[in-house]
Amino acid sequence: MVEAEDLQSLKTIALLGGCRGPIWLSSQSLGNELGISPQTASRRLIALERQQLVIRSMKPDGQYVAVTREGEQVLKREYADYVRICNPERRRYTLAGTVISGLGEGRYYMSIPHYKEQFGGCLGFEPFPGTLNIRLDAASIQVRKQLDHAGWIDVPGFTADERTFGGARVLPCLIRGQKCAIVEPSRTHYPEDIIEVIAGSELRKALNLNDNDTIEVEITHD
Amino acid sequence: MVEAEDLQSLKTIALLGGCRGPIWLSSQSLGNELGISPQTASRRLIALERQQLVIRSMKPDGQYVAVTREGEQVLKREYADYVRICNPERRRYTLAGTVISGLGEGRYYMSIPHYKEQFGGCLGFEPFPGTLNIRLDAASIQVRKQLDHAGWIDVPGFTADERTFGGARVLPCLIRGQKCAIVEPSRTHYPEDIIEVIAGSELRKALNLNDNDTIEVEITHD
DNA sequence: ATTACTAAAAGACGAGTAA
DNA sequence: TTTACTCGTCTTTTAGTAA
Repeated sequence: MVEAEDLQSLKTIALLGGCRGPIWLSSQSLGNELGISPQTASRRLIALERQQLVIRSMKPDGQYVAVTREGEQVLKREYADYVRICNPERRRYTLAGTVISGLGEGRYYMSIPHYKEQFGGCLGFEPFPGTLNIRLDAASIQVRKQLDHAGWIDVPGFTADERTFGGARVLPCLIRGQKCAIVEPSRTHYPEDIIEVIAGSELRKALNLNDNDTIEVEITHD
Repeated sequence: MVEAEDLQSLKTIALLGGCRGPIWLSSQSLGNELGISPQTASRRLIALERQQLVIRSMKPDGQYVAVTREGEQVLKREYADYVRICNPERRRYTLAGTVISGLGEGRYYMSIPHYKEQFGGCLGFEPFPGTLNIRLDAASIQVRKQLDHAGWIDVPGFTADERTFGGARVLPCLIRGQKCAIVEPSRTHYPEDIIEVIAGSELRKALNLNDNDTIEVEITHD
């Protein structure tokens, strides 16, 4: 757990742009931002570095400070808390887009027994070996970003046959009343305008979907 | 400025539901949440009450604590900071909806010289005396919520002829290339699915718009 | 100008206690 | 059980100093 004061300092550094790259920062300037003495600011920076929440490179006229990956995660967690506090009335979200052809990766992964089991266990249906790929419209891309801190279920990765299989996360949803779930690999960065959906049956056939058909995905949570 | 530790306590109370109504909370339970002694937790609660960030009502078996309006504002400000940190790549937002008839209030307000002047000054065009009302679709309502912490310009209220005119805020945007702005009264609560847009000319005529026409509003900022 | 140390002052912490 | 006080201890802060 990060202390309240360290969090305050980290947030200030992030607001100054410390997440995007190293920023010039003296103990004095940080002290002014926080209303504390430069000595204390200096100690705060040392403490943040010890916890590996920032990295520093010293220069004669100050230091350059950047927020680390871990520091960003701390901030993201904090952000998620405030989202919960400030947006409690999030009921129904709707993502709209068009059906597109995937690359067949989804089918490959969903054919691996371990994944199938894991997904089945937390979703309540045995996933059909294949995914429905949807290209989101502009507005839905924004909605999807909001959903980043929603009720995703984590599915850990595993190792088998000397290969490592990455983790993923799933978000239960509905398409035309059909129970399904959005799947997203944990590690790799996915294009923000595309989602992959799994279900208990082949959605394309069950709902008579073809490429370029428009479609709505409903997410309810909290 | 609220101290880091007080903010931490306030946030914890809010996460426990303190924004929605009074919650039962003992010094012990708050202490457990925060990893501090009940004595310190008690002192924190007293401090929060002194700053009027929470109100307490004592009971023999504990106390009921609720976050005040001021406390909520502190949390909202914090939330806005984290939005700035975590969503820096907000480029283009699109709100989609249908044109509807307003109640003519917009026309009334935009006919008041003081407002006309104020809006004109910060927007770069002299507003046509009338507003275009748009009913947003479901996805756009969510996008609009994200825009809550975007580049709004505040227009203060004023008093004239023994009447008080409330403040408003405007957000510059584009409709089919036309420079315009979303207007929102500061005080009153506006329905979340409707926006009012002002422009330098009468948008209905300039863009040949009729009721129920679908329309997109683009917002670019940061 | 910086950073970061030391040492004195200030303040916070938690055990004990009373109500 | 509570809250909230006092008080001894310990931590944090800041002034002063050196590099």
